[in-house]
Amino acid sequence: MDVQRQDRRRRMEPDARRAEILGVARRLFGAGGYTTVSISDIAAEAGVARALVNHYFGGKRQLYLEVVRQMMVVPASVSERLPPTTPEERLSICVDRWLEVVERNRDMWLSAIGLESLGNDPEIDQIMLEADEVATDRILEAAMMTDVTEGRTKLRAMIRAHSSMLKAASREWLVRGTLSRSDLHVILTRTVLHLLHTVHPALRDD
Amino acid sequence: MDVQRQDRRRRMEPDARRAEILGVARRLFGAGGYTTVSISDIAAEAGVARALVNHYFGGKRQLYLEVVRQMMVVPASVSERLPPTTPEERLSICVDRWLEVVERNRDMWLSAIGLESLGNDPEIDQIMLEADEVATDRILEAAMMTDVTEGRTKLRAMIRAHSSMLKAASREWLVRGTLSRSDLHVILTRTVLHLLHTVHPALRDD
DNA sequence: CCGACTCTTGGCAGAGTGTCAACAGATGAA
DNA sequence: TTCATCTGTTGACACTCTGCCAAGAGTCGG
Repeated sequence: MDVQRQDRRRRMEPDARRAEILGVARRLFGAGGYTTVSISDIAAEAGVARALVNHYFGGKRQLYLEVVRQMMVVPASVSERLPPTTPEERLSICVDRWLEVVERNRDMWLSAIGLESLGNDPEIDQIMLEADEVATDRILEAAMMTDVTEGRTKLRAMIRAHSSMLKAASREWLVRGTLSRSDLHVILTRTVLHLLHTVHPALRDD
Repeated sequence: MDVQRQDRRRRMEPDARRAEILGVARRLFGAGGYTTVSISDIAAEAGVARALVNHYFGGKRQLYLEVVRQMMVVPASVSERLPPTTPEERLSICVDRWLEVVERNRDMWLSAIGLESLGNDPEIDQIMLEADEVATDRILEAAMMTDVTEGRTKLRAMIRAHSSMLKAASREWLVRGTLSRSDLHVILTRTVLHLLHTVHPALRDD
């Protein structure tokens, strides 16, 4: 049980140690909430003194931010090597790949989404904002609308809003089981196309 | 400055005292995060001993739950006295009223949205879930689809997902200013109609 | 005027967090 | 090999926050 610390003091490369602690933190924060999990828990699980966690990450909050940041990264593979056909088909493939990723890393992804926004936290908001920005780029790329300038700001805002629906719909699928994967595929693809091709042109540009 | 406690001990009706503390808690939790705000802060602001907060609400967590519950109430006025015309028009009015409410209580509403989900918290999830359920009923009522039985579960799931987009889009409007109120009206009305009339029939019922 | 009720308080114990000087493992020079 | 230096690592201290409880004090009925 406590064989985890046979040698009291094993010295490691800073990068390795940091990665090890971060891994434990990711797992524990994923399972429990922010207040539930203590630095002591993380340190114990990593077989390390509590102060070392502070040494590497500064504080609990910063460690948490680091975990969130790593979890919210949108895999680039989702929008890579798309066939140069229609936006419809490209978006369909994109959505499908994304659902594949989510299904594979189910627990981890749900944790990241569940983590989202602990109170009104400007730093967390910043992280989410950057993640959404990346996701928006992926969508626009898939829809072959990278060089649209007309109402670009509103376009991106709409896609960010849509990505919020995407998260909620994914929760419906994975947690509540009210929607199937194919349902999600239909819903997400159609709504994003509807937004891009029908709703967006209907907005008066000011 | 500290004239707030001229008489050291003023006795109040339990209901009044409880309401007073809850009001302060709502304000402080709205401004800062869950961990940032301490019971001491709330007690001090309310001009009361810290232990009294525990006496009335049991613990910090339960007080927080109470605040969230009270904030997420969807005003019933949004879907009241709608004209018996088309679903399009009824939903349009519904959305408009909703935007009116949000605009009027801007700060308060933003706080409520920012509050949601403190880590993976089943009780908070439960509260949000009930709130979403009520909101869904309002939408279905406005769309005159209260008695639809075909794929009812999926229909409700889609509307819940849509309400998530509604929140995100509202943030874009109020916080970032990337969308105008009329933009929101167009986006929300069209997408919800698209979901109900086009996407929903396209889902294979299993 | 006084006793009972209960609203209200100060203080205690336990837990979590941040910080720092000091210890110890690793590396290079003599 | 032996020693000095560097730095990863630790235990301990001080502080804050939370939950709890007995005791104090305001209010009402007899």
